Amino acid sequence: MRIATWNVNSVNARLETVLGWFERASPDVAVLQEIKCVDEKFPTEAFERLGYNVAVHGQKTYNGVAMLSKAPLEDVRRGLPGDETDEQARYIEAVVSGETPVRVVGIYLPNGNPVETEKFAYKLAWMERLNRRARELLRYEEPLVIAGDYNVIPRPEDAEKPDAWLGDALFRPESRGAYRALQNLGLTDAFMAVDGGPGAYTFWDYQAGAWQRNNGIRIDHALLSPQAADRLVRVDIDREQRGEEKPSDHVPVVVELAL
DNA sequence: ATGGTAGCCGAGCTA
Repeated sequence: MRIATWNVNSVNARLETVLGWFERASPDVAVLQEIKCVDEKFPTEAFERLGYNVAVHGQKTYNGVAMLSKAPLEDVRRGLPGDETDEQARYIEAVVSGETPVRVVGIYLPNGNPVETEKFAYKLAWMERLNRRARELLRYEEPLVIAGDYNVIPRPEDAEKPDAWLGDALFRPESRGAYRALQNLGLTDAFMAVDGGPGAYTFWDYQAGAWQRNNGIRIDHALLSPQAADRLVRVDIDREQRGEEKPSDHVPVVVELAL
């Protein structure tokens, strides 16, 4: 089973590009971030034509996440528990049915900049809520994949110019510590388990020729429960996608599990 | 240090 995560930066502005990738890569499951539309504007039929079941947690203009799966989705949950006042659409969870069911969570973790504002506090609070939810889900002792745009650069090796990110919410010790705390629960960073080398970037800014200079960062991750990590086969970062016409600033990351 | 780009939506925010 191949599970993809991709921050598409508006699913409708990039629909042909996104559909083209799905036709070629044909992941069994995918989580999308920054769809930037409400549920009614999500191109559900286009994905259904490719054989996917669709679950959306949309929002006008900003954020928005979705899950696509060839197998039926059960127990779909929208929104990260722990704060009823939080109206940002950044979390979707479902069980992918099959011989071995897999619980998949798609997240769009808050960026958190500028750090001197309430945005950074929101990011850290969100990560604490995610930690709490992960603890609950790990109790099932089943295959679990939490994939998405984490907006965290885990190590200096995950940035072409780490010095440029000092002080940034994506690289602050608090953010990296919270990401490490998730791993300390028993979750495995899929990329670190199969590769872990430097320079495996998933995001290049649109500005200042970041792609041309390979000024990238690794911020799109998949964390696996022990039952999923035991079945991990490979991780593919589809770097070529960044060089396509009208690309997202993120590229797809695909995790393959022997299931 | 600044400005550089993209999307949404039609000015300014978010990233």
